[in-house]
Amino acid sequence: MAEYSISQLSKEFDITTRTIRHYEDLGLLAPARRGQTRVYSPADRTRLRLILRGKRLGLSLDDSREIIDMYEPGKTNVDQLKKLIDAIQTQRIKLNHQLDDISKLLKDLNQAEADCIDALKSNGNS
Amino acid sequence: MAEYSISQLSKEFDITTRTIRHYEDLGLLAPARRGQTRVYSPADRTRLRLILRGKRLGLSLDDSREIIDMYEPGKTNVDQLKKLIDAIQTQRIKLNHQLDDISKLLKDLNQAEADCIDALKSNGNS
DNA sequence: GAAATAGTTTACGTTAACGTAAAGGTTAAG
DNA sequence: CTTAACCTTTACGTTAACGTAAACTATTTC
Repeated sequence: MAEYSISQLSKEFDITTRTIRHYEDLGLLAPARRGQTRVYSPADRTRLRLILRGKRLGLSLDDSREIIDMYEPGKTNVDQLKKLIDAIQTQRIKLNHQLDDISKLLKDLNQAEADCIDALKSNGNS
Repeated sequence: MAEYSISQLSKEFDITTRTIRHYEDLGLLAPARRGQTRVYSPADRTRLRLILRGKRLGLSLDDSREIIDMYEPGKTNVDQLKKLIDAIQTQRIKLNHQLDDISKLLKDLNQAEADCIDALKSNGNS
């Protein structure tokens, strides 16, 4: 099975078909057509997965498109390649920043939880 | 110096004063007032930093407010504390998921970069 | 062959997170 | 005393990311 319908994908990823079409409107997807009907390849499905991953990380759809396009360097131009490497570096820095943010947030949550548990114990002993 | 003006904070965090007031409108900040003028304490400043961290992680302002409120459990109620611990657990799961997403994205970026460099070398030898 | 199911396009509506402008109050310098 | 640099509130505007509805087509099922 190397094909997916729009509703199959919408169910698999728990999004609406409208959302998938919206991504196409913005140029993030370009499925084949059988007549009028959209036909998604495994590659299309992968792109969709990447888009949703970007979303979870707080990227805009435009950001995601840029990043995803990095994976397919049909760019023969040397300047473009250098620009791409730059962009990759920028993203890497941002992601590392995010890693830092997350670890701090996790620490905070641990502390908050500990405080809660303490409060519960005191309450239990009152 | 245990006090900040709105413009000081806006410069420090590179956001507009409108943004800071907006956060107050949504109930994420509640600075003191000297007359009409807002006066921010170090605690207010910390809250602001947390809000911005949440933003970088893709949280909505509502989400951030919930999380930040977790840090100040003036909640004496046992049920509330249990709900809080639950909420903390939920956030932790989400964050771990994000960690996973990020590490995957970083891998992808590394691969993309390697491909770029390869392409550059081939180009150089052509 | 009527109804249900899945697909399509077009287009206006909605929410979040501010931007931007208007109209005004208050201290500090020249 | 007025110009500049702050601050304030009120309120309409904007962008992203879809939601929602209308109107239509094609296919399968009873």
